[in-house]
Amino acid sequence: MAVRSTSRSPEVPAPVIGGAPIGGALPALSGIAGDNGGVSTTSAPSDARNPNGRGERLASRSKAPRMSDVARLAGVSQQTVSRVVRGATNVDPDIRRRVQHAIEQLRYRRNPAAAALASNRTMTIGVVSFELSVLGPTVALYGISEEARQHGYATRLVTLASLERKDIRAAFESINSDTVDGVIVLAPLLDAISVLDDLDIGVPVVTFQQGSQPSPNSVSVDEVKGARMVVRHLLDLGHKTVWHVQGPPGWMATSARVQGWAEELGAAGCFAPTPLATSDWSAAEGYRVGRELAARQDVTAIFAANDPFALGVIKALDEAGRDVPGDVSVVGFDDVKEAPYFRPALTTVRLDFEAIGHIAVGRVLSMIKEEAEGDIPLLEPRLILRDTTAPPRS
Amino acid sequence: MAVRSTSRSPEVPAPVIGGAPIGGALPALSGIAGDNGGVSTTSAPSDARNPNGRGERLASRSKAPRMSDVARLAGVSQQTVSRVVRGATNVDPDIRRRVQHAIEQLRYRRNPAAAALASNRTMTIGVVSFELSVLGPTVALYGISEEARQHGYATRLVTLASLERKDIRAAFESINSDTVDGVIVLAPLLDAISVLDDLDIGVPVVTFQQGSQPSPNSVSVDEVKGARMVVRHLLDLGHKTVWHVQGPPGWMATSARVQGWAEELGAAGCFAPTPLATSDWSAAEGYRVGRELAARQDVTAIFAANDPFALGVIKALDEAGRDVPGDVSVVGFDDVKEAPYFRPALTTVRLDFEAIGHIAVGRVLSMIKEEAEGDIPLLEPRLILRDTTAPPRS
DNA sequence: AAGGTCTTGAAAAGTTCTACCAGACCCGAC
DNA sequence: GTCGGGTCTGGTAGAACTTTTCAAGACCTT
Repeated sequence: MAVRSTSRSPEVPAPVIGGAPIGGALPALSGIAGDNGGVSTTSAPSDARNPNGRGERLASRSKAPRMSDVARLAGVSQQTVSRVVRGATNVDPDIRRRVQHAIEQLRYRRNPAAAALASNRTMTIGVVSFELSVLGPTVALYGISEEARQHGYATRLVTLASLERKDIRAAFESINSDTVDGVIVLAPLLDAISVLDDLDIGVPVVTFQQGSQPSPNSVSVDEVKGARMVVRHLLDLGHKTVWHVQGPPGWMATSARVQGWAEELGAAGCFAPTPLATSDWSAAEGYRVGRELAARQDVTAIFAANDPFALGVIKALDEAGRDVPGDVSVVGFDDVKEAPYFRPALTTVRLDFEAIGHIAVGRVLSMIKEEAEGDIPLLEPRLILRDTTAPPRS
Repeated sequence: MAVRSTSRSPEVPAPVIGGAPIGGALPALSGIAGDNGGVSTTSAPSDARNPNGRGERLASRSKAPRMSDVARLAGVSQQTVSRVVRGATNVDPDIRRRVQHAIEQLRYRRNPAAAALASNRTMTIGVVSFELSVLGPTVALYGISEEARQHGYATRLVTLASLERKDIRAAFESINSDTVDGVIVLAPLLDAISVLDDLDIGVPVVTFQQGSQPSPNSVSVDEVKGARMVVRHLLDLGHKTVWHVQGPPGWMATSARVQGWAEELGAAGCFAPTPLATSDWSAAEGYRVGRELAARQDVTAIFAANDPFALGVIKALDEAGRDVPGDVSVVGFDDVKEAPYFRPALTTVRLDFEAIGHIAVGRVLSMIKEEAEGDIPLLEPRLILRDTTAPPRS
């Protein structure tokens, strides 16, 4: 929280409590009030406020005070109120205070639709996310929301119902128009990213990608490296090779992790067994392929493409009577919060998804301001050593 | 900001690719076009369209066509275009088609800010959520987003940074204004709900609550019942009593689950040991208190207030050499997706959070339409029996 | 022919921001 | 001491784009 330009909107610090309504202190007030046909800004709102519980809602909406009401009460022009509200600097401190007081009295709040219309800025950032059941995007979403709010931006969420091209397109369409000032895409899927290419979104777009090269408008994690670290670790322990449970097709994370795994294995001159395919990121899939792996006695090290996989794999191994890490070492990816409490505690790779959200927002904002910048550096994954890995039984 | 003034009239985007401008098919067109000073909708713009990749973005924003452009091209009034766009029924099919054609040609899209200003409706639903690390709210959020979109509504997300009253208030403030047509509060916390009471949000509000009574504007799960089911199950197995690892203070889920646990224990005339307190919903906390429980030989059945707790508890038990479910039975709550793959597979209570999202949206929408309705029925939890419970060793 | 219904259009309303202008004030210079 | 120029503050006018309201015209039915 902390920062925030103090200048921003209504919630400016504490304004002068107590004291007579500023009216008396304002020589100009009466004159100006007349100018607008005495629509009585003073009492009307406060009286009509509580007719009954029901009507309340409607009432408060239709008769909301507007800038000119505030201006009249404060004895200034509507334009000056606008300046105060927007946090412009060139307003006399005294006048500013007077206006703020009036704003409070009237319980005035800016009408964002009108502001957006006039300024052509919506002060909101759109987020397109695929599902929310996967750890990464969810945490990143939280990071985005918080960061955006700190900069005075709202967050507009669109979830992708499916991976069919037309649905993806529809999702983007729904955010396309003038509803947002910038977009962050939390859908690290090949299809989603490619749809993006032939779509003309009229505002800055930042994507979240996994395993891609650094670029000015995508924040990505060096997952290839993460995967290599996993394999390296396992090889260092003495395993002859590492089996891989790969993620479902279409996800960038899947290919990045496969790539890193294959690269490191190749660099070490090891045989690379065919990765086991899955259809989603669930523990159920991990369990399914885990049973196949458990049946093979030559499997001593497994790199699961995410933590739930690892959980399922370990369960399958356990049921087959194979000890982890005694007989087989297992490593996950993501470092879910529960990983330390798996039995054994899971060795895995940590990615800072919340940071991804922060960074993405930062970049979108600077793109909006048209500040020049370079590539966003890749985020470094960290290998977290816990108890699911050990040297192979010799 | 760059362009603007130039954006005035002549700027209708690229229409008509190949084929004659539909002018020929429109008897009225020429007359009307003249009426506007022959601003030539046809060619001029297409030239100015692709100056270079950079300008594109800005250009597309400032020179967006508006309804009157469409109207002119289609040879109808702007008002008629509005009707077509809004899907009003009373438009001649022929005219509607003509307008739609024009819309496509110009790539027209409605300006939501202007629409919101004029109609006083924003077509968006606000969601106030506390964190996103807890399973329930996250899944519910997804349900909300999908359901809302299906009804043509967007979702605006505000996350609660902390539980301090002022932060909670700030979050609501930020959504208060005229930015949304309705609000769903996914913060099943005593404080959040109470702040709500003395806040005047000008639109319908639906809350997600746990363990509360049915009401017209809150969708809640009968967690008291869920907790009772857990205890009943454990008692039926022959346990003398059930220990409870309760959630962190302030959460409705915490009190509801405690209440159900105490009620059922009381009804059965059992001694109710003091629940073990926690400070958050993490597995780490479950592990911490789990160690205390593991040290007591008289503990044979544990009801953990959520699944991560259960995971931590089981780990602590395991480390203490106590078998689950042989020595101690453990039941969780929530049924996270991974629960079946815990070892042993976790017996727990399932809540349908996604449904909660759907229901909440449905209710908000009907409140917006001011349709009368009764209480939202409580959602029923389901006890999912798996492998962490067994009769006590006798 | 009168009365209705349906379709279409013209004008006003909704609230804020931007651009531009005018006056006040301050400074040094004449 | 007063004048010119620059700076700062506040004001006026108009633009941003759609929806709503009301009225008029077309066409059909009784």
